[in-house]
Amino acid sequence: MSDVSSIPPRPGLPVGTAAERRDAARNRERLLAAARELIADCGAEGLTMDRLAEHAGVGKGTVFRRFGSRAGLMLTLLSESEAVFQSRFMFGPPPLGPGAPGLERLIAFGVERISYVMEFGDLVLAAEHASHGRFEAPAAVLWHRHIEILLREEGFGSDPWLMAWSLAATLDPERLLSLVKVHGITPDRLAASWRDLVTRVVRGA
Amino acid sequence: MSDVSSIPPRPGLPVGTAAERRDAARNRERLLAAARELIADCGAEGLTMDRLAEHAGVGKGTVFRRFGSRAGLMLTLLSESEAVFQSRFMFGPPPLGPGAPGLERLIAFGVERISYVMEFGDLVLAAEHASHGRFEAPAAVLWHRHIEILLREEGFGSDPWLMAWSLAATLDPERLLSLVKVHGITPDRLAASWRDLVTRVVRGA
DNA sequence: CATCTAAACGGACTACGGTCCGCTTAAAAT
DNA sequence: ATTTTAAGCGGACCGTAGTCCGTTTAGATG
Repeated sequence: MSDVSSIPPRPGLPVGTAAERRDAARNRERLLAAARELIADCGAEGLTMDRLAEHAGVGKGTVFRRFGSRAGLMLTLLSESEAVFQSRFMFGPPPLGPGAPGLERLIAFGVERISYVMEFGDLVLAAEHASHGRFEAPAAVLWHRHIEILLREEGFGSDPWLMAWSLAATLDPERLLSLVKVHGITPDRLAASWRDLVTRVVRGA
Repeated sequence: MSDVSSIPPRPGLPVGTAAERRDAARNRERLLAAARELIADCGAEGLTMDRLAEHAGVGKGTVFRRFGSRAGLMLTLLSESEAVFQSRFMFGPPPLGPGAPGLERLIAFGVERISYVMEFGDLVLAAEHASHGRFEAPAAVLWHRHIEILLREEGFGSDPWLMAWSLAATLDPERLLSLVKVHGITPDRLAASWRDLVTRVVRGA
């Protein structure tokens, strides 16, 4: 009978899964290291699953066994910074975290999200691409819910759930990146427009 | 010396291009017919370029010579209904066309767009997918401009161009289809939320 | 230590979008 | 009618994501 409490924690993996074998853990580390290296060298678009497998010295099947898909790999690479972002708007200091009025939190949320996309843009894009249910990803669901709650807090009456979706659409990474990279819009201007949008939506009650 | 005026019109092709050879025209018709047939049978996702080539009895290279890419093919298939939609909101009767106040036209535009996506959803999706500059497609540019003009007409002062992008984001086909197909939202509810959104944005001056 | 088994592994294989290039042919010019 | 030439054509070929299945091995059991 094995002692469950002796199983070492494996950050990033769902709880309740059987313990990871040594070789599996080693290969996961190898793969993540190789992936970060390749992205640093060739950018996120330059990372192919074949190259990753070769670079990490494992078979291709192993890559897919670990991460399920390319999008899954990108998600894993992002998970740390995502977690930081999430904890900041859920538990951090105002105006992003609790303590400030809903409208200010909404504004801060959009501004932070824009910064986040500017920093990890291509990775986020790669994580969303090919993932058919991109709107059902746990992180996306969390944002929608967050926005919805803030809307309700501000007394938004009519269909706050759907309005949260509309507002989230404005923060879509692909759109933001297109605006910045193709049209040369500055992040500041994006932030100003977001502030304007949410203010009108909330005040227009 | 050839008489330019004797060249027969080729709907859907850019003007200023050299006349199409007979065999090319014949193959284009074959391909479009085969494409519509395949889509009717297997849905838009079931249409692959290889199958299309085989089904139409032409080589694969011919398919790509005609349409450039899968997205280009889908765009061609949509072009007729797109043109109808465009002419309706640009030249048609109010409230969609000119003659009604800007806000009413905005509301009508969103409602019509939602209907359009409900009707041609998967085709629109296939036309956007894999096309890297989906926001720079001629049709998309036209909508943005249309929304922007209506905003200005309503006296929207601060950055109407960017606000038009935000509003257009709400009407993104992928999002709309996900809401309807995954979350079971009715088109009516989408339309109501759109009305609410644009009203708040315009009135909130 | 020997045995056993389920997890992990690897790389050949498929499906797909897209490119390339040598051959064919419509149709213009003579 | 013959010649000429550029548009059109076909399908082999490439890179990529993702699957399959026979083989290997970590690590638990006795």
